[in-house]
Amino acid sequence: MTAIRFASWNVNSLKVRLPHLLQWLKTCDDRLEPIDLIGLQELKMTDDKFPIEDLEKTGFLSLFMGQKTYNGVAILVRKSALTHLNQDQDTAFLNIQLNLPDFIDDQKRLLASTLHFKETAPIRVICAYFPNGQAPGTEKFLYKLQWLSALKVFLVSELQKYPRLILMGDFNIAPQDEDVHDPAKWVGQNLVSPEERAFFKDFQDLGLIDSFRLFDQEAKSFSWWDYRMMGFRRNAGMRIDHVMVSQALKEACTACLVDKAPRKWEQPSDHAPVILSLRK
DNA sequence: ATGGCCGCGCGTCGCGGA
Repeated sequence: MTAIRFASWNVNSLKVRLPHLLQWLKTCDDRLEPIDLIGLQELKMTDDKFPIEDLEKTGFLSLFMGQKTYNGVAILVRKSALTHLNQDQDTAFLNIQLNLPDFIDDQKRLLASTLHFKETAPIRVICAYFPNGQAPGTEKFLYKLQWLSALKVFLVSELQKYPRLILMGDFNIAPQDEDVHDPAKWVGQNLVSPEERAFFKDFQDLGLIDSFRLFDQEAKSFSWWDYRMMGFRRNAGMRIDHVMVSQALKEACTACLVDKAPRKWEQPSDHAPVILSLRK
């Protein structure tokens, strides 16, 4: 095994989407491009409902933090991808961080942990479900900006401690106009506002790289399509799910893509998974 | 056509999502 594959997927209810998740992981296995770690967002379930055993049977250990109805995040890691010393629940997920430090929040949106994969130095993974924000000027938008601000502070200290770092998740930010199906219509709106994009730029200035843009991509590549208005069929989408890597991991990146296949399945999530491949 | 779709909850509509 010479590569590690990381994925990020907003499943929009893990209860509804568990069959898709398992099916998708199997599809990747069959393709001989197995996923080694997947960050999930919008579990929309309490921890007692989390399908630990189904995932264990599939070969994954889980770190999760859920809540009723909204939010909820998880990191799943393929047991066999970890060093032998780190293949138990207690040793797989090291230095766990639940939510942002110094930011009081009832909403379960962020998990961080250090993983010891075979034949490579430890990697810090942050999986986050960024606030949606609703619309500029609203209270929810203000919360989004405050959350982003706290995330920025957190990232500075994380990068100091863990130079090999991956930040993945549903950012709810489309960083550039090319990440929006109809940029003219969206000017100044939620997901593309200058304030939100400034934070994305700040993360880049900290040394984080939008791995998707390290590679040639088709024009109009998106990761989310509205259920309404036949969004997917018209490819009226946005690229708001991202996998960012620190400078130390940049050279190891070999591919980043959005897998649109599960978005075509029966009763899909409105998001598609993003996959980053890393050379060891 | 400024709205169409989903998932959730103690629900039969309202809210949140993006």
